[in-house]
Amino acid sequence: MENIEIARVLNEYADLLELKVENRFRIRSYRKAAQMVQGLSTPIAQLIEQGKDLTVLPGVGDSMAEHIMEIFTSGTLKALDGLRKEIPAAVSELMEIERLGPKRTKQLQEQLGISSIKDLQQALDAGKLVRLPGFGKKSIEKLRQAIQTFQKRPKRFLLRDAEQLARPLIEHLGAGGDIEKVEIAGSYRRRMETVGDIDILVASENPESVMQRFQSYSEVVRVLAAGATRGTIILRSGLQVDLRILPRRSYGAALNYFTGSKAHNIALRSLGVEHGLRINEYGIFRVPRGVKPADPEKAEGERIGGADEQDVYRILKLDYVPPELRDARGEIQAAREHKLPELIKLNDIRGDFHMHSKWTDGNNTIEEMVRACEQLGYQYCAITDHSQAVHVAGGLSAKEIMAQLEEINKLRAKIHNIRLLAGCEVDILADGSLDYPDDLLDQLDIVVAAVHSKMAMTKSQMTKRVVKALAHPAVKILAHPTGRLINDREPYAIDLDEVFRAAKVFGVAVELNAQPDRLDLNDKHVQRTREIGVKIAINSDAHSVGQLRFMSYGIDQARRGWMEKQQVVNTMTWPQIGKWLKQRRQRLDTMAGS
DNA sequence: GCCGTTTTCGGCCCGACTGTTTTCAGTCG
Repeated sequence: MENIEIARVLNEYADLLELKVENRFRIRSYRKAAQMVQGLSTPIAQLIEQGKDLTVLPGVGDSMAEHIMEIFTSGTLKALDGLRKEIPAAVSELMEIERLGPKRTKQLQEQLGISSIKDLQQALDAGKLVRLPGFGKKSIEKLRQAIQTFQKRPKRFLLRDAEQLARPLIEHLGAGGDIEKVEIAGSYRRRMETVGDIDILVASENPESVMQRFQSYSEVVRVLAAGATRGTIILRSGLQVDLRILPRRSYGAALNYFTGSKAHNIALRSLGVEHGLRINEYGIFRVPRGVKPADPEKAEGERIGGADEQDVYRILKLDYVPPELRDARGEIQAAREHKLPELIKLNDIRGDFHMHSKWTDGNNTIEEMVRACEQLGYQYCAITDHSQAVHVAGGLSAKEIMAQLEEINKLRAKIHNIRLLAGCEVDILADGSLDYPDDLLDQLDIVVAAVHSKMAMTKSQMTKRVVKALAHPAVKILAHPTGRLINDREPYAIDLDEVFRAAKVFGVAVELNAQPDRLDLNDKHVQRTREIGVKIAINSDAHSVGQLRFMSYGIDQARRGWMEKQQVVNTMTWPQIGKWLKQRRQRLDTMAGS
């Protein structure tokens, strides 16, 4: 049983407890535990098999540990099965509708027998809701709209798409003046692979004008809320955007609060309480405990920070936590003990080992790609077009790749500031063999191996197939190890732990493919590579000159996986890379000889 | 249900917006 499945059961239990309007702190415990389990890079199964005490995990006490054990052994919770009988499955779906929380959902179910969105629609059409206390004319109209919005709701947006939608809106806001500072916070700033909405933070002394301008953006199709300092709109694309406007002196505290994650915020504020501090989006205040200020800005107490985000961490005696780490995965403890990793940065990257040219499905010539890499300041790059099995991408026959090799050799005479490697993204066939004969592969500088077909194998078959390919002496990098396409294709079944261990033994690097819809490996996989100690390569897989810049999305996910540059092969200088390419061969020769 | 630099009980992050309940509950982030 995978961590994500355990988390799913805990979350479902929390959903149903919520509908029973249970103690909200009890519900939060289950959610917190679910989130913790989901963020764990080590499989729970492994901890249990090693006889580890689960209560050492944050947010897990005796009772939660028992629940997790029960889920692990039986696949479910008895208590959950009981609740499922009591509450129909479609009821929890109701809560996904804007404005419907646990209380109103419960009310609808108990008083009108509404237990699905369909029921709700019918009840609305029949005018039944009018009789309910708390449901006025406006509420009912908004509920109608909310159902429509829910039914048309898009999937989560790729980080890159969100960027492209947000940028013009930020420009629109900026053009109106009255803005001292503006930034996008939320999961966008934490660089999550997808975002559900956009959170914009503005420092301004004239919030009315900024809020006006926000609502007047030409892409707005609905205004959900527009208060004095806070507003929410829906864009034509379906993307929801929240705006928060605060004075400059609160900007840092607000940025911290609005960046999240929620769990990270709660942890920080709890820590604040321990220090006798109140932390909110307006600042950090020294406040006598138990005093509830009527006005957060005039809290009885002394303002001791908030203009800059660093204030929050400094005052709590924590090292600064980069946004990418703020997911309650141990970053606060690490910050307290000065053990945060020194995260890899984009300008640590010295080369790119995976890109395509016009020879297959790329848009640019080899020379154009190499020149662009040169412009990026790289010391080396590899052209890795597809091998013959990938017909749809125009994979190269053996003859064609030899011709390409010739072109590359000629090009080398013209190029002096960057090393050009002749490579190939060679297909791993169903039986684990490679798509070209060995004598051809031997002539290439670098071979990137990848699965592109027959993805519906069993987990053990796929794992065997990939591990066999890793053992081939020519292979240097395993590309997009799970094959997933975000919002489009699930990862194929594969035992990544086994793949990582094999890669480590054979001296192969595993790729973090930086295409915005791949990001494969993902952040949690990256964390696992750290634990296992296998090297990774962050590659753009660019199909055009412009896509070389996708590298930054790979860096984002590497940072989210706590990655430091020492473990990333393409941060090495050219001489080191030259050695790395040879090393692998020597290592295999030794293994063969022993 | 969890947890402890006020420790084994009694707290649990904190505030904005909306609609309708004339003083606040519900929802959201």
